[in-house]
Order: sequence, then structure tokens, then C-alpha cells
Amino acid sequence: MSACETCVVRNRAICSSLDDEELKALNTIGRRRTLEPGESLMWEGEDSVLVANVIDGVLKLSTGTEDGREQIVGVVYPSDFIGRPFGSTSGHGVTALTESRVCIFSRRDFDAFAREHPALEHKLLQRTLAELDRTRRWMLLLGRKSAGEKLASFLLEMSERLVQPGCVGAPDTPLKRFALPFSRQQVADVLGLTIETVSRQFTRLKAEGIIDLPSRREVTIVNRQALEAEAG
Amino acid sequence: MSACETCVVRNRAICSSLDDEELKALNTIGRRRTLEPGESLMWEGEDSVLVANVIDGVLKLSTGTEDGREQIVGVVYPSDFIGRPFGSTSGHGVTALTESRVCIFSRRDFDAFAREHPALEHKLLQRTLAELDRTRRWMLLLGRKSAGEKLASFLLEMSERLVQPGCVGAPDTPLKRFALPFSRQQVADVLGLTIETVSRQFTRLKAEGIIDLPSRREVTIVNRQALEAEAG
DNA sequence: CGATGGTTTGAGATATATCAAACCTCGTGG
DNA sequence: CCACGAGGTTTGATATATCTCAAACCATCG
Repeated sequence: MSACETCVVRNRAICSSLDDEELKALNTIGRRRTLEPGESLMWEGEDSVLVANVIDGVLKLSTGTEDGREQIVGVVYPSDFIGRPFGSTSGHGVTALTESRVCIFSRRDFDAFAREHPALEHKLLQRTLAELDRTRRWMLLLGRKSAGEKLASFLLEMSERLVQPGCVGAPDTPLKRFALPFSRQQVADVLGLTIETVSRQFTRLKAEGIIDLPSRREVTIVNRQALEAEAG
Repeated sequence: MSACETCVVRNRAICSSLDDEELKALNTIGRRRTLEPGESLMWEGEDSVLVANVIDGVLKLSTGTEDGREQIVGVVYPSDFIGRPFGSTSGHGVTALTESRVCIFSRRDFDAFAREHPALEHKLLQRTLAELDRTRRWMLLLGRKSAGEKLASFLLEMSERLVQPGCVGAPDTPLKRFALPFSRQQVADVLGLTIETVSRQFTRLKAEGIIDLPSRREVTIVNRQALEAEAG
């Protein structure tokens, strides 16, 4: 039995465009891999030799300047696609934030397979378009929002994207409480702020009773409406 | 004779994936349109009814907050594709900066056509992937760079993207002198700054002899190396 | 010419960064 | 079990880049 058949993201990842026959073929060129938190799958500037699907976990995409400033330019979740098919070098590194499982392909193999399966390319196109939309929305946050608005927006997005499909509760209800897959420094690198500013905004939101912080890695949204107002 | 056959971007836009026969079919569902500077082709939040190819001119993609802050999230040039195929609403407005010519399709027609022409979808995928790369690089600028670095990076990118293919000089040499398609306010909206800060950085770069400003809408790069150093 | 819209310059206010110290939390080894 | 240490986090005091508000300036067009 191929690994794909029992894959938890089988129906959500780009693989959902393939029938059993095709899936079997794809399975022969891919392999599973586990990543520990902090482990990287690719590095900024290297040529793009791998692509992958996220099966489980949360990973960051990040770039930096030569003098060490870092910016997280994307966050990927289960069923998301990673890497840069069709030539060029990858402009950002990919690093696991939590323990993660991914399904890896050599880019060459994947490119060839994709070119023969338009339905797969179509799914990939849809995903890429959606990712571009999300990324552009994030530019508004980076360019025009205040620190408070940034953190509030971030927490709201997080609460929406961390929902596991097929979990208890109404489908796709944003979470009220969740474990942050980010350190304070990483939150700062997502929002284009310093760690101190992020910390101060966290404590402010808590002091105002809008969120609660059971531990450093957990967040409870106490008053979602107020948090939405804070997000600007 | 179909308009496509004489189209100046015929070999660079996504249409380059099509043979004469297919191009003729595409031609029947598209039409040309001219836009004056300031004229919009689509608006933020409306559902995506149109897509288009840019034939000539420069257009901006922009979003804003409710309280009127604006952020330009993309700039498109001849041969670029505009709009959001395959469902959803467009997350940003599209407005001409210079007089522009575009080749418009109803999204429904275009979607149907694309689904039947995998080579076209493939081109579109490549373009979308490239645009996503560029957008992510821009996030580093918005999140982590200083005003001076931002303006320098902007001018350098501008000098590269404004080159007309098939023009005099070594192919694809960045321009030394060019007309800015942006007002100062629009530059500010690209860089996530205020108009005053942009103005001060312009005068500083000029005072330091790195650039020259023959007029408010023209820029000469006097010392490219220094400008690259300023870009961080 | 004089009006108009965009731009530059100036002075001052402010959000965020920077530098520095105190504070948790958790694992380790005595 | 407790002391210790190390990393990450919070808090504080100060500096600074950028914003804000305001006025002067300049080009363009009737």
C-alpha cells in the first residue's frame, strides 16, 4: 500500500487532483521525512533542488539581510506546498518551527511529473494564487500598521490557520485557545518589530483583558471582537 | 487579422504558450482597452470579474485600511498578467499610473479557456510563482529596512524593470536614467513611508551625489555602486 | 499672472528601537 | 531536593528614526 493512500492531507494537498493510478506514480518519486524544530529543509539562495508537501507541523519561510536582520516571509501549515518548481533559486529558507512531517520530491522529478498532469498544475496554480493574495495582504500589515495592530492581526490569523480540519466543533471555527508555534523573537521577525516591542504588546493586550497568556507559548483569545478592533 | 498577431507583448505575455490557432480563439474572448493615468480597472473587494494582460504602461495594485492608509502591494509592467482567475474576490485595486493599454477578458471566459489549455496555465503558474518570489523579497524591505535603504532599493528595482526589451544598448542593462511613473505620495505608499520622509531621502541621495533629479518625475543614477550600498 | 496641486523644508512629537538589567522556566548535576 | 545555569522573556530608561503638523516653495495651466 502506498504511503499516499493513508495520507492525512491526501484530500487537501495538491495531490487531491490525482486519481489512484497517478497517485501511485507520484508516490514512487516522493519520500517522507521528519523535521525537528529548528531544522531546515532548504536555505536562502541555494538552488531549488527540492519541493515538498507539508503533512504535519508548521514551518517558516525566511530571508535576511547581510547584516543579520531577519524577516519571516511566510508560514506554512499541513497540506501547503513548499519550494520553487520550474527553475530558479529559492529566495528564502524553509525551517521547521514544530516537529514536522513533509513529503519530499526532487524538483526535477516533480517538474516532469507536473508537466504531464495538468490537473496537478492547476491545483498548484490555485494554491500559488491564494498564497500571493495572502502575502499581499501581509504587505499592508508590514507597511502601514502599528505594533498593536500587527500583533492583533497576527493572533487572529493564527487562530484561523491553526484549526485542524475534521476536528470537534463547528467546522473551521477559529480557535479560542492555541499553542503558539513561534518564540517571541520569531513573532517579531514575522511582524517586522523587535522582540521587546512584541513583548510589550503582548502584556498590554493581556492587561486590557483582550487575551490571556496561560504560558509563554499559549494564547487564549478572551475577547475576539476587541482583538478585531485592535487589528485595525 | 487578429489583434494578437501584431501584439507587442505576444512573445512575452502568457499568450506565448499558444499557437496561431489557439491565439485566434483567445482573441475572440478578449478586447483591448486604454486607461488614463489614475483610472482603475478593478477595485479592492469587488468580486473578480475581469482579468487582463498589460500591453503597455505601468499600473499599481493597492489595498488600504478603513481609516485611509494605503499600501501599494504590486506594480505591473507590459506583458504582466492582472487579476485573480479561478474564483474569489480581488484583494486589491488595480489603477493605471501611466496611460496604459490592456487586453481584457471576462474572468469566466478566461477561466474556461485556461482550463482547456494547460500550456497557458503553465505560463500563468510560472508568472505567479515569480511574482510571489518578488513579493516576498519586498516583505524584507517593508519589515526590516530603513527609509534610506527602502528608497535606494526601490530606485534600483525601478531601473531594472523599466527596461524595454529590444531597445538600444546591451540587452537588459538596467537604466541609468528613467521617468518615474510614481508621484512622491505613491512612492511613499510602495515603501510604507510618509511623503515627507520620501522627499527627504530623495534630496539626501541627491545631495550625496548618488542620484540626480532632472525633474520631479525623472531620476538619474549617477553612482550605481553607491546606490547599491545604500540599499543594504 | 494668479490659482492649484504637488513637493520640499522646518520644528516638534511620538512610536519603536536600543541598551541594560531583572526575571522566569526548565533542565542538569551535585 | 535544591542550587545552578542558560535561554528566553519581561520590564525599565533612553535614544532616534520616522511621523505629524505647518509653512514655504515650485511647476503647470488656465
